[in-house]
Amino acid sequence: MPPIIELEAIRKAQILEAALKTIAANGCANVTMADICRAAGLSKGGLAHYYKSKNELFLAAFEEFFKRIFVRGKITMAQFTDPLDKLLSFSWLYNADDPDALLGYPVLYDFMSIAVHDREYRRIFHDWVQNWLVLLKEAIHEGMRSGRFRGIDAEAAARSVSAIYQGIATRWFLAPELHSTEWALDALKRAVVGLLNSYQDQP
Amino acid sequence: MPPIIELEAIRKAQILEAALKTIAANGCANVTMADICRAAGLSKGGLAHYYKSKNELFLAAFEEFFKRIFVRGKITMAQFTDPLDKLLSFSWLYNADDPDALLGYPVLYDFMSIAVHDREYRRIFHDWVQNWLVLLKEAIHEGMRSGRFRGIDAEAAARSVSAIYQGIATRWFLAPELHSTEWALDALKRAVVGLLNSYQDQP
DNA sequence: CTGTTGTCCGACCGAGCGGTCGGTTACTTA
DNA sequence: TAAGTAACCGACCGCTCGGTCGGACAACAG
Repeated sequence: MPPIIELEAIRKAQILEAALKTIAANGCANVTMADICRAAGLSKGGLAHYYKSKNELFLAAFEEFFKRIFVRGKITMAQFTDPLDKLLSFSWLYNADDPDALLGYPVLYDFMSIAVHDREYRRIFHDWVQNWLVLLKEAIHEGMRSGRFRGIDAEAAARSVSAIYQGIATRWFLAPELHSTEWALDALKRAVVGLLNSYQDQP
Repeated sequence: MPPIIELEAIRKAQILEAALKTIAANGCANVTMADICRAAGLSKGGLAHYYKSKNELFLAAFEEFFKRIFVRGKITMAQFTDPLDKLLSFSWLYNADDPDALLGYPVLYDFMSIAVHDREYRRIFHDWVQNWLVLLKEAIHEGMRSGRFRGIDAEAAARSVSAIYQGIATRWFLAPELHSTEWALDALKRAVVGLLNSYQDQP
């Protein structure tokens, strides 16, 4: 019997945290089980007690990661009342000091490159995107109910807004010499507002 | 002395082609030298004669890839005369039957995930993006000279257009069940036009 | 003909990694 | 106290893969 009843949950959280940190720092391809063991303060056998294989551990780590980022975005979004502000509330994505963003980018790109060739990873990505879309769609619908927006195809617009976020993020993160934070924030606003106007002008 | 004077160029092209195909099919992490040798029709030693290490080969392959895609985009863009059409001329990116696109996405995502942790890879990405920006900027300037556009910050707008392309592409490719080609093309047009209008309305 | 050089082969080596397994400790239960 | 079990350790095994190396072969030079 475990001395602490939630020991398993604690250990697993420890391990996942260590895995994400190590992946973010070195990239999936360069991460070994030994690295994660060291970061988690466990031995090989100790880790194997909780996760049978590297693949199982990585899947769990990525699931944890996506959950964490989504919760973060949801909470931040909820702090705004104006629907447009909600749609623009992800500016923390372009904040180089934000620990979630800092950890997030390396992990996300690693994940995507695996997802290209792995059906299960792609499913996770799909579900994640869908969650974002629901959130954004709600904000758009809210805006239409209140009269703030009109005539917008919420489904399509949500997809677009989400995609624009990711596009700007990619450039901002991978080519920072060419893409300042100021540009990212300004570009996002212009693109999103322009997109919404486009729907309102010609649905 | 070589029997054919350009043998080296021929072999290198053969090898790079094989490498890109193999990477696109399996992903960098799962590609072995033996795989590439097989695809290129060469032995291990034969390949080593032209590329000393895996890293050197991969770098050359990615450089070749970026050059190829850029040339493709440039040529396609040149087929249009209207500046807005030029900015929207990358619709082949969202064509599931286009061989360049089909090969390109897996390679690009693999590349980016490496670039996150590798300075030289990031430099290549940086240069590539910069090439696109020059192209897009030219089209915008052209539009302003001809009166088609007015008051646009060409530098910033080019960055944004390029980023929007990539964002939509990511979703279209990695979550196709949620993002149809029709959506991608429509979203692109709305976002780009909306963005340009934003600059013209409030520079 | 002989030596040289470019091209290519494939057997081999050594490092590194994921996963296993016998063993140990500490706690619980009977 | 004895037995059982969860938690954990780390040495070890087997395999894969990148890189090496001696050699084969052809074309040319002298």
